[in-house]
Amino acid sequence: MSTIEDVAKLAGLSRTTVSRVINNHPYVSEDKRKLVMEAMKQLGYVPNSSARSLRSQKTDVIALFVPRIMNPFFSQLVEAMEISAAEHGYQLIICQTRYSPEKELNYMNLLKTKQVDGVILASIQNDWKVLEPFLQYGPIVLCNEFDEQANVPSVMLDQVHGGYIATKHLLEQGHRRIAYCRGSTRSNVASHREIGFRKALAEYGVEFDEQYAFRDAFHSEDGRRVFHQMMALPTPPTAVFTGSDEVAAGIISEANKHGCRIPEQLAVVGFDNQEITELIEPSITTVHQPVDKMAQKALEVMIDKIHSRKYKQREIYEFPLKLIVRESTVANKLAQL
Amino acid sequence: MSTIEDVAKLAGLSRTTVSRVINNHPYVSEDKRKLVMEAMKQLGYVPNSSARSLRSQKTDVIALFVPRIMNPFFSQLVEAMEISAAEHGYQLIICQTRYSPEKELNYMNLLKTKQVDGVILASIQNDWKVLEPFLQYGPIVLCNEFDEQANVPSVMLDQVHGGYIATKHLLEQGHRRIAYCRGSTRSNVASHREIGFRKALAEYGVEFDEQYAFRDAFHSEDGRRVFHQMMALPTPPTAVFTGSDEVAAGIISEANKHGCRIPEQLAVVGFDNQEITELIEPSITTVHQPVDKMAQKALEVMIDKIHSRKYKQREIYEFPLKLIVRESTVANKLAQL
DNA sequence: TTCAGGTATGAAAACGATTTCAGTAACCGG
DNA sequence: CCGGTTACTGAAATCGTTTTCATACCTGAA
Repeated sequence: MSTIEDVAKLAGLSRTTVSRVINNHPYVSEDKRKLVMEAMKQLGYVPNSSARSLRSQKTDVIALFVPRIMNPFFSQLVEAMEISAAEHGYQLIICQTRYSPEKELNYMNLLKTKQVDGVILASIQNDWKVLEPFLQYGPIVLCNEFDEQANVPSVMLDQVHGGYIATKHLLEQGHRRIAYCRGSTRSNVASHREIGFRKALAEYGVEFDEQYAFRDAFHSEDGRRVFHQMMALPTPPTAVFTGSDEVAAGIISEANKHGCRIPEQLAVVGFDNQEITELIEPSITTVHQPVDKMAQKALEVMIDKIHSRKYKQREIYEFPLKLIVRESTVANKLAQL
Repeated sequence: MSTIEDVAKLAGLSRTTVSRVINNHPYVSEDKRKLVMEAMKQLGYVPNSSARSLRSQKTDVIALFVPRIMNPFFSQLVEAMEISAAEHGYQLIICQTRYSPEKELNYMNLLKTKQVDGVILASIQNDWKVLEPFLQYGPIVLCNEFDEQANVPSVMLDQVHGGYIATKHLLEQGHRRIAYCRGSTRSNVASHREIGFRKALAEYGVEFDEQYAFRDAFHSEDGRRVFHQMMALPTPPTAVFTGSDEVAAGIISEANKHGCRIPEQLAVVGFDNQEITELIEPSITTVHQPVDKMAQKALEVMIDKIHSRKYKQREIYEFPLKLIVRESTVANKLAQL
């Protein structure tokens, strides 16, 4: 492995000049630049990144925290984030907290040890009070998350509106007994959606009914379970709002199996606009989230913070959500085909 | 930010002793160790990882190359790999080649610049000849990939057998006109499956028919297209083998839409055993791949190579695949419910 | 002619750890 | 009492860059 010293020797120049060439500094004559380039090529020289990081106090690496990757929403987020990072010359380290506060806290040390220039939290497992002290070591940006206490930038989607438009759609279809179905992380993404859900109900003068609320639904299997729980109720709901397409798909799949007609007997609305919404029969009405845009913005904000070094400032960037109507809520949509 | 020097001063000892404590070296008296620990805690000291890497020539970071994360197979691989990495004290940098040889080559510089200790390739876009020179900078391990030329460890699945058992299953169901459907990357995962496919056909005395071969199917949309292409043939196939559950799902979804009964009119077998196989109606017969085991093994092999420093050795670790029969190939499975 | 300022280069310090080397004290068997 | 381990500690070298500082030349304006 050749070092900058080797290059300097071969070119008959000093380390300093070689460094200047590498970093595109001004004040290097064209002929010396050529000499250096030639020497670098001849030796197959590439600067050692540890040495670089040590001296310049930056790593060009960003850590992205997600609960888990398999969740399609987070897959999409990671994919988009990695692309943006690459475009800006950054590498991405993936940290799966698996919903564990301890794991999250442990990964936070990446910031303290200066292994990364910043941390993007697409999931929060600890109280902000616990996380805040890490701000002295580098920037933290929230992505798809929000915390009342957090004095850092937050790039998010308008989840209140998302819950609202989805629910309003069901109300417009004439439904009044609408079940509510979400996961139960400490994240307030779900809580925001619930606010929108309640707001829509209120507008139509419908009361929120706790017996229709299911707050432990994450996966398709949970959807199947919830389907049976709903149907076992004295007066089952005629529609259900879910926090993810997977749960919606689980409900629909189970309904199909048991001869419950969707949407006539039960209208279902999902969330995320994942591929599954168009593969299952009937296709799923859902809320589209501009994940790519959000990821891109979060990364840009992060880079900005890395450079400006002013981390402790609250900024909110919000993107709109869009309802996508498919067959799982509108009967005649099926007939159209 | 406090350094090891600060800790040493506060403890009234030398940097060397502090370093010994950090790295659990022997020959440190119990009382000095206590002093150091106390000083570290008091200062909130954490060693700087760039400095560490520079001196000790290791980063405890591994790069994982995948074409893209959104593909559920690779999501699963990344998830499993990250978990294993964390368990072994390693970080994972994600590199999406997006099927581009240039991007792959570019990411390879992570090895050259010593930003990572090793590279795990879950996808190969360049000729091995192009990749091989990087071996002088660190270990490369193939995961789910295989290359005749490559003189490095390869952790893989028995794709020949996978193609074989899936096809044999269709043949046993009485099918003789079996379509073959795969993606067209340069990866030989697909080619191996094709070998298995042909082997099964040969055993039953059925000839491979090129008109039934579709080699450009990656996503569910492609599945839809292929469905129509198949049905437009003079004598359409009665069964189809696909290289992924998504493609299978696309075919089934489109078949459902057009009143083509699965499996009576067309039997479909997928690959990967993704969640979708149980959500769609009819559920999809598929081939289960032990992705987690493979990821874990690949990581262990990588760590072993990092330590042993003998990279240029061919080793093959192979895991078996398993057929999972569901409704998309066996009619009476439906009746059982 | 002088002086300010832009251009070009290199010597040496700095980044923050680990590793090598050398030295001292304690212990133990002969 | 001596020679040889074993236990413990620290000074200094080292990893490979970037950055600071010093120096020198050249140009053009006063």
